[in-house]
Amino acid sequence: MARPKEFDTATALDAAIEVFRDKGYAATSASTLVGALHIGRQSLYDTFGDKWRLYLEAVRRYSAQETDAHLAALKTGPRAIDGIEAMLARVVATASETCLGVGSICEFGTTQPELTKIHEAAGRRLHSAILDRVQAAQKEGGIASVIDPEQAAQFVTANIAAIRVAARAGSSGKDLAALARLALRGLR
Amino acid sequence: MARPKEFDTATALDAAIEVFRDKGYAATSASTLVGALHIGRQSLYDTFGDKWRLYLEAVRRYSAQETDAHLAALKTGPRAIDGIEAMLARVVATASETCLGVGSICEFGTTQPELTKIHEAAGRRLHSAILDRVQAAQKEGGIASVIDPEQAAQFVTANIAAIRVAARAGSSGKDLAALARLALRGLR
DNA sequence: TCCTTATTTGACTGATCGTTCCATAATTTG
DNA sequence: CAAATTATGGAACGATCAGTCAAATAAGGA
Repeated sequence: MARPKEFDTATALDAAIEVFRDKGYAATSASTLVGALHIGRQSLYDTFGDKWRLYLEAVRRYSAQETDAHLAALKTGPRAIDGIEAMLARVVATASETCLGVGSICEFGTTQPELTKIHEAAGRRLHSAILDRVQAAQKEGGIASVIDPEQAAQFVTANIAAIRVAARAGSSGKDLAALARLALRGLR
Repeated sequence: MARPKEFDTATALDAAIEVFRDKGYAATSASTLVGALHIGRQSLYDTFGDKWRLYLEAVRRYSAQETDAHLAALKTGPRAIDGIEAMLARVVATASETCLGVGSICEFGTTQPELTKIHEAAGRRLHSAILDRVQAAQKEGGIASVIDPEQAAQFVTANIAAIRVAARAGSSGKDLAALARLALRGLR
């Protein structure tokens, strides 16, 4: 056997997420990453391959963490609609930190198959969880039954992005909260 | 007097918009711009200063054009709510072309004062036009009077961004139309 | 026609890009 | 201790970056 890694891959990846989320991919240099991850240049390339693979890994990890947080919030509250509301409230509360998912979609769209697969995987997981809560809320009367649940779930997802773009544009927390409230109002 | 320009500045700017809107700022090279604008490199620098100023000029022009289109759609229809609906319908119809405004906000946030001023100028113009229609719609009964009109206007703006981000992520036209419909539903 | 003033063209700058190579040091297992 | 494996830092790679310089060209006004 040999010398074990001195740094934690996950910690390094978290640092990469931090860099990519507020600079994007193209504007981030390898030197910046070396500085931010606190590992040597060679260790970076040995561990993650190259800049693009590191980016993919960062987006993958971020998406998983972020989706986890969404799902946890969704389980909140006595009624299903409370869970949806809690999820949106969390988005509002954390909106000052740029979303790597939104940034990644805006920067690349669907032009990079490997990246798109990551987005879709996280998207499916979030969508089905929201869909589940929407349907439960419809049974409880928290969401109108006339609304197509699939569309409602997509609407909620889209409004998460809307809140985050608004935040990136400089909107206040109060204004973001109003966006969440009006989005929910559309489902009532 | 001396030799006149062989190219049209506005045409060149339109070409720059085209490049920036689907590559972003950082990923666009000066060489790419020279190729796309069909003018010499020196003409580019003489006319627009440098890459950043060209970008600012492109965003400025794009924002103005886009806001014009929004305002034109807003005037449509017998009722004010019809104008808002027409505006969203146009956004859905044109969503396959990436929005430079959204891209610019996601790439830079509010970190670049000169850029932020451009966004805010276009934002104010659009906001006040939407606000005007929202208030009219409230008098006509198309939008519930209990809703704060300022918040309603911001909600509509945010949902324009939502539709565009969803489109960039690969959503179908049908799904985008559903987003527009549900957004309007929140105001009824 | 000739001079003045711009525009165009293409070669060229130093800097930085992402990435690799290499030598050295460190640490664990056999 | 020796062998194996990994981390580190610096030097270097060719490519490309944004931006500049200077010569060539073209179009006014006199």
